[in-house]
Amino acid sequence: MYDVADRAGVSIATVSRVYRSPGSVRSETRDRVLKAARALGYVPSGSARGLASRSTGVLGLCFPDYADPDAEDSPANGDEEMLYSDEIIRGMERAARRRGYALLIAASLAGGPENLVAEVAGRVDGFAVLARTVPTESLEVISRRLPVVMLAGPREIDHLDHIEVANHDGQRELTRHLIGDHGYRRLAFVGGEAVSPDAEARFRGFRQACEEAGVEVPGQPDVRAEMTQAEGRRAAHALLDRPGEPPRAILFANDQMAVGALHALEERGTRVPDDIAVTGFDGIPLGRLVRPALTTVRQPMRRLGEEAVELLVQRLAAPKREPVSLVLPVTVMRRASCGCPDPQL
Amino acid sequence: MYDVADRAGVSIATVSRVYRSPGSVRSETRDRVLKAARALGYVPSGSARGLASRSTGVLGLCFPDYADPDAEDSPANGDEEMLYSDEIIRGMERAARRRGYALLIAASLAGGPENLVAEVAGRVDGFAVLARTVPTESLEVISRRLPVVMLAGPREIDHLDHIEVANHDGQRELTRHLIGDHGYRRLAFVGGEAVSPDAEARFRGFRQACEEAGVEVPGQPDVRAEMTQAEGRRAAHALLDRPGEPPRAILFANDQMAVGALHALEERGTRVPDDIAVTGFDGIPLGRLVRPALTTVRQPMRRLGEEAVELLVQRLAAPKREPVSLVLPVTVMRRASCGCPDPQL
DNA sequence: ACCTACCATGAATGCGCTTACAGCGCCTGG
DNA sequence: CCAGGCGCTGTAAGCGCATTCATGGTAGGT
Repeated sequence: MYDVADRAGVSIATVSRVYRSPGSVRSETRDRVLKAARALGYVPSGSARGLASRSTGVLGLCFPDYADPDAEDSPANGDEEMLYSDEIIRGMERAARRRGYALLIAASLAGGPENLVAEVAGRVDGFAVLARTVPTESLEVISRRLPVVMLAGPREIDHLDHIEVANHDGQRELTRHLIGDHGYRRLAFVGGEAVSPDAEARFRGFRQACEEAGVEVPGQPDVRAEMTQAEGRRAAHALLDRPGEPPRAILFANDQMAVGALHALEERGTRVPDDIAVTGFDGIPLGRLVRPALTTVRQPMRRLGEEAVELLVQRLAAPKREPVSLVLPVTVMRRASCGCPDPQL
Repeated sequence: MYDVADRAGVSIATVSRVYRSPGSVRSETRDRVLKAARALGYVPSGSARGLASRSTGVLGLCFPDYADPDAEDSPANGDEEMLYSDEIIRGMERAARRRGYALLIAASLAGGPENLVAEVAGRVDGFAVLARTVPTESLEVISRRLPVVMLAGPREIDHLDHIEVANHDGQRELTRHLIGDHGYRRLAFVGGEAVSPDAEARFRGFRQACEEAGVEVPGQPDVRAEMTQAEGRRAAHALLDRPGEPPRAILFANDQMAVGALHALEERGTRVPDDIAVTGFDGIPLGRLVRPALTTVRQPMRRLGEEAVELLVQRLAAPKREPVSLVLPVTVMRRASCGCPDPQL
């Protein structure tokens, strides 16, 4: 900057103004500065600017690592892994750009999440955290210095902004569809581990729909599992091995389990949806690939990212506004696995 | 930091050392500092650190915007848009984290790409650029101050590190498969616009395979099109409306066109692969969703991102090493559209 | 012709940190 | 017993920029 100022015959203050508030510099002077900058290959230092202006122009996103960082880049595991983070990243990037911010992303490494978040926090004006990525205490401390918004999952710290999706309502609507439109009444629900607030909310939605329809309501999920494909498969077998009449439909707390169950049912020669209907929750791309295509509840992850940016921007503008908690609507995707006609591609 | 130093009864230099080189501080002192930091909710400033240390610990990625930022978040257009950028981002993030860097991403806005790259450049230690995202002249200037690696596409500036995929070899191998394994000899190639170096390289690979097999070699692609679905569909119709015997197989320079062609052929009642085989290039997820599933050449986009980070890290370590140009291997994905048995999910 | 208001610019300060460099106390070998 | 070395810490000088305040010049008002 000093060199540019020299070459243009102005002071560094003027060079700064050319970039910060072009309008306040005479156009002739401005052109001279710009020309000098180009000639010298001047690239303004973000660090210096950040230090002097006390703001970085960057928003951040911390998310759990979606996969083993040392995993092979095998052709096979391409889309399956396209999990939420990618969509959230996309949504945030887009919204951030619209707002004039860049986006800094960092997955939490198994090694030291504490460091991770400190690294990010020091470089951004505010950031979003996917649930359970960062220890609550770290967040507690950091959120005293800059805006943080929690994404999905429970609102661990109540003075933070928070966005979640309509787990309860989505599962209720899906259940209503199974009962009301398909006439299924022997329903089984496969939940997640009891500590997962999302899975619990979904179960409550399921219960409510059952109650409303006068269908027998279980106090607990029929099975609890770890929300992976393998566990879903196991859960399906367990459910069908139980004595008595098998369920007419199995609702899984997420898509991964439902896909596993599809495999299990195929192994047993049980037809889906003719013998048993299967549904999931999330709307992962894999759900469209499997046959029958998986009926599920789609979470608007991209929008989640966009709303996160909006919340951050708003809080930056009004730091002591009341904390906000948004609930984003979800969409029931009726596909073949519940008995609906498969919409051909 | 001053407050932390005060509270711990040390100088700010010692506080700094606690974070930069913990080993050089007596452990008792270190604990005192850490305790004070925690009590005060100290979050080190990335800007200040960056300014003082002349390095940011951040790598960047500039890519073209994959979609209209104002597009609806409709459930339908979910996976189709899962383009390269997401996979590259994923690869870079993972590799960067392994190397101790964070990742800053920014899509080029139609508005001002020039600004964009300057914004990014000032905040990072080095960055990767997807081909044709940034005007060459801007890159020229910026690459004088910090490492830049060009991703995919031609090597526009020859003193930059550069990574591309094996367009030529991949298309050659795919063509050999069609000729050698399936016995097709009437082949048509639908290329991109002449300015696309990727598409041209693919065409050359096609030609070479034809020559080697003694199959008639066209000097130019049978059709040139814009590499979109709509154009692919148009191209397929055009090809089949030509007088004379229709081709036994059509090779498209990318998946998008091939998918469009699949629709066109369905419209005409032409069976794929029985009447005509179809192939693409890229390995987009949509290619697995369509029926018949699209035989194609898969680009290792995630690895592209990882290699980009490695190159940046290496150049940071050895700024005046010779520029490197990597060619990543691709994988032929044999699916149903060429006549191979469809691997069931 | 003089004062005020305003515009364009320069001088100077400090943002929060890293990093020589220097200093202090202590230990070692000669 | 002293020179030299080592381990730990403090001092101080910036890093490259934004920004406040002061300054000179110019136009408008009276």
